[in-house]
Amino acid sequence: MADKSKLWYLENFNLFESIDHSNMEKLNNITSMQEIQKSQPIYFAQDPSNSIFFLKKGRVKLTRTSPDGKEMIVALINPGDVFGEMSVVDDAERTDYAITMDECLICAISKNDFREFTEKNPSLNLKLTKLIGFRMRKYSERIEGLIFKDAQQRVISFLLNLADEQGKKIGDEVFVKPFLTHQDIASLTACSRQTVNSILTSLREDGVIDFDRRKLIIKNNNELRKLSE
Amino acid sequence: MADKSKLWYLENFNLFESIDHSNMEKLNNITSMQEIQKSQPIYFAQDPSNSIFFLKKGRVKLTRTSPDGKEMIVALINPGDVFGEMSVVDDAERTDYAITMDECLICAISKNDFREFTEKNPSLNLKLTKLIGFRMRKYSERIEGLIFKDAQQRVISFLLNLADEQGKKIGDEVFVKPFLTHQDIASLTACSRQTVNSILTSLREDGVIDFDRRKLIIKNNNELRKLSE
DNA sequence: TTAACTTTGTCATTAATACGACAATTTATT
DNA sequence: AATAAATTGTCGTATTAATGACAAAGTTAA
Repeated sequence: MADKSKLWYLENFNLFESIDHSNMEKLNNITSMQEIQKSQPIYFAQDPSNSIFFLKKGRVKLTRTSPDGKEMIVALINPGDVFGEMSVVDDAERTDYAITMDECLICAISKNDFREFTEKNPSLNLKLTKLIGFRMRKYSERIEGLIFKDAQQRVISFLLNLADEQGKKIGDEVFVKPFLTHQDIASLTACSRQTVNSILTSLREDGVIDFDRRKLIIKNNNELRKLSE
Repeated sequence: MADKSKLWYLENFNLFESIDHSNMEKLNNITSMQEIQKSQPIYFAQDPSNSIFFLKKGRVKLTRTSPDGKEMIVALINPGDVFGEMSVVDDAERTDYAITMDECLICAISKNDFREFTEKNPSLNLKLTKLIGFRMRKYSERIEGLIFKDAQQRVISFLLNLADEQGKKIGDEVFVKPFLTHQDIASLTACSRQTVNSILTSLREDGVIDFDRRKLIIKNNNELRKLSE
């Protein structure tokens, strides 16, 4: 039962959509599934990068810390996302720190097993390259945002992004649940917690969004999009 | 003669170091070499990305412009560097604008020819992936710099980087020639031209660097490195 | 159900850096 | 050689957002 669900899960990563059933079973054999509690580390910076991960349930954040202790969130990982994939490309150690935000179900494949599997399933190479290309685009958007946008625009872009990836459309509002702490949003958008608070509050006053600790509602998508440009 | 130097040139890209001679000649046949004058565009944003380029001589900058006209420099390309390689990974249009900074000698390969060539020389795949991985690391360093470092630290990191890639060590000083305009450094480090000026000037007053329009001299590498952290 | 901790909301102060202006210098063009 | 254009150097002023402080609200654990 646990095994069956792991296989089901792997099949639902589009990274593997071109792999046939018998190969999927082989893949299933070289992966391990793990349940991890909330706020537990998955790996640390400087760890050797020898696995690639698939997140089934819960959320994970990848963070990086400055020499003087400031934290930036590199990425939020949601169910269905791959992470730690640079390990396959690159033998360098991890540069980020991965920690669960909720109780998570995570599937891990060792770098070497994955490489072997890839050799026998060369279609994966292209997929992996596309995945990396996708990450590149995300990074370059982030750089652009940091350079061209002010704090409000960055926070709004983040909200729109979050709504896009996580939101459920109900009527013409978009609901996102769970939401994040203001501190997390700050670490994602490179501004202070207080700045995030005042931006969110003023957007709420203007009626474009609504939120509390657990949810975000985007009430006027168009207006929000306009404010982010 | 022109042809012979093109082949020589291609052989000196480490991207191709594992390709044997007969294949190099095939590669040579599918590339075209072009001389381009100073300050001429190579491609524009939104162009279809259907070539990958190798720079033999001169410098190229890749830039991106914000909706309100601010320019950021995405990368400086130096002789021996590949650029436009995302075209092979990704069919999306170009997101940046490539322009020569000097008179340049540029070698171009069409995306399709390159892909065909790669199929027959699968060792290239890994090289390409490593190249993309390298770009990723550059990008993530940049993001980190933008978030964790102040203007002075970013400018200094840039200088150290430039010295590392372009500098010639003479005694215990490092010479970089040609240098860049303050505006270009500003577009690379996400600050204003005036800020760059005042940072450079104060570093010169402190005796850690010296510079004029055409050259940069790093006089105290250790001190500079210390200031960038 | 109380106590400890985390998160949110708000404010006043401070710091970093952008911006506009303009002269001086250097480089490019005619 | 003369003129135009680009680059550098230096101001003062304006703006954005960080920081520190603290109370209020909410959450978790004893």
